[in-house]
Amino acid sequence: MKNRLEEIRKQQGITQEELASVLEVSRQTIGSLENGRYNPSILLAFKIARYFGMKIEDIFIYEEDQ
Amino acid sequence: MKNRLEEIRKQQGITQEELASVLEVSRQTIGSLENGRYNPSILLAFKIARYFGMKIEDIFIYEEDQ
DNA sequence: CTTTGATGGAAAGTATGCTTGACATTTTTG
DNA sequence: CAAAAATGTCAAGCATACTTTCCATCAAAG
Repeated sequence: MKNRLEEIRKQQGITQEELASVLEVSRQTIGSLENGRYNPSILLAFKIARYFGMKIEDIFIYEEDQ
Repeated sequence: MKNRLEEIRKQQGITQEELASVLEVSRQTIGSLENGRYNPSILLAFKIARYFGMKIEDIFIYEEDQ
């Protein structure tokens, strides 16, 4: 799975720390998502999408197979 | 989080076991999702949505707070 | 050059998603 | 009704999401 999180966050002009704080997760979680170290839970994906006023599919890009 | 998995699966006329097999997860996983014992990973949510030709948001309903 | 703010990333621990296996209960079918 | 199919659910174990703590790097600013 890829995502456009860093791109979208920077468009909004906010830092990883600010986004983390709004979403009530740690800064490392945001950094790890942006750098592809792991995928978000579906709850966090919903929170992120809702915060940016987008659909999950607009931010997270599912790629076939594993 | 709520979901319409059981409803949508039955509309298609397939069993939990058949759906599980197509999605390459266990039957217990499908049963647990339908009965709300836990939420799917985002990868499984994408697989489910793609299988039914729907968006994640059409199947899984996010509810505020925890 | 030194400080400060933003980011990258490792390590260890907790929470949760998912598996296999087993058995009980409900629903369907002959 | 009796057998078979579908579903509910528990337990133990593994994988992964996320946390806290800590340290390093880099850019901007004083």
